[in-house]
Amino acid sequence: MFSQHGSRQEHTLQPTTADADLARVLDHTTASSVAFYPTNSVIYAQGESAGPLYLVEFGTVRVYRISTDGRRQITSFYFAGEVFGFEADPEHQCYAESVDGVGIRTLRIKAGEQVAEGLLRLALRGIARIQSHMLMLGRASATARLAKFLLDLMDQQESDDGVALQMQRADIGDYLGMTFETVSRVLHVFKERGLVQLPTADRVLVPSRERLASLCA
Amino acid sequence: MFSQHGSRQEHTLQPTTADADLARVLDHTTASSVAFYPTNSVIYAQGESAGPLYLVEFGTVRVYRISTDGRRQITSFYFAGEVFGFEADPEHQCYAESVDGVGIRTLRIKAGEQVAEGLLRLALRGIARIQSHMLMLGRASATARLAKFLLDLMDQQESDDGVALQMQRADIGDYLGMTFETVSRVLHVFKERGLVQLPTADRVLVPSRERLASLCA
DNA sequence: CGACCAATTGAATTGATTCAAGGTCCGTGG
DNA sequence: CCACGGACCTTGAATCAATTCAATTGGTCG
Repeated sequence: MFSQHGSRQEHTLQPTTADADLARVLDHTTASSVAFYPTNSVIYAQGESAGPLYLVEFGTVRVYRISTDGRRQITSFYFAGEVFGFEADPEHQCYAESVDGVGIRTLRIKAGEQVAEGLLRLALRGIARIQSHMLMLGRASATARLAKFLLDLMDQQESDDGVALQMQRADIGDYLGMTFETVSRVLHVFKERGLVQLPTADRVLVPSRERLASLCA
Repeated sequence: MFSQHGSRQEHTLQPTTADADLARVLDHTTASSVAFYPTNSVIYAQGESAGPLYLVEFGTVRVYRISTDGRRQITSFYFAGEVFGFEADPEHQCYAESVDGVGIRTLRIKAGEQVAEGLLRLALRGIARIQSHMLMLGRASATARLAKFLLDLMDQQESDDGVALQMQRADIGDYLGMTFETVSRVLHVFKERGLVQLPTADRVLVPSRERLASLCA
């Protein structure tokens, strides 16, 4: 259906899901035209001055930080219809890059204060998501993390039989706090147990959502 | 200076640090009088309806989630002058409890929209903090995590020679994503290496901030 | 075909956990 | 005043999950 690293130039103007908060924010911001970022290009870097927000039109974005010892922690992936780029400081604390071909609109705030409540709600959603992720990073086993990741992707892609992995193993590892070898091994175990099929490296078929979900404990 | 689990009834009306965003929020909210929560009491529970924000007047608060398998992840500690209780959903997703004796004001939003921008900024600060924490949970060793934790506490307490650990080992462990035994062991290693002294279990003296900081890599 | 990058698989190692046993501190009651 | 109990902390030994390092396979593209 989708080429693995293909650049999908087409896009829709409206986000994938109806969203009151997003709509409100769009009403009070000036949206740029869609800029295209090829695979692995930088959207913004740590230290750059922050300002506009970013709306994903299509594709996948990874936002990450680098620790002092050079390790990368991906804090979140963003997909079509999602907004990222919230910053507490005048400078970006994170890097944002395209995972595959990505289309982005920048949103610049026009009016006064009426946007803030919408923005606040969008930001709060981000917090909730990050907190869930933190819960996993702190405690869950590699098995549980990967199972949860696949289930989240199924929700995001609104699929009940499998997911497309736009990102490579190293990205998944850096998101879940494990090495890419471990990602590979755990996927292998899932396959052996009949929990998933891997027709290609970037496609995961999930015969039973429930059985996979039972590993998240 | 402070009794370990003592209940400090006195409080100041102004937060510990001058803070424009907080001041702005206070201007547009109705603050309750200070409620006192003894050690280990519940401030709010997961599933309760969210609404007001909470301003810590004195003491230490832990906010945590419980994973499906019963493990606890403390997402953040909050100290005097800090605001917590931001929620994306109408229901609390987290538990909030007092670590020691805590004084709390609830803040209810009065006016229309002008608060939102201040709230937004406070919330964004929360995001930044949580993201840093996530960076640690994903990758850092137990040694690095604990060193960072102690340094953060030194900043928070504005001390350059040590910290008071209001929370017990299990709390620290659940915050840093390790067992309380590991917390204890790593502290022991720090002591052996002369990085810290432990006159009592709840007091850590740090002779050289720099040497401790060198472990955070 | 050959080069390159991603993914897989294997073997040894390590860091942290688990389970278990002591030790310390503190408040309570004899 | 001291003995007792309970909560918290420390320490030890065995285990285990995940990493590291290394080799191999698979896929893609010029």
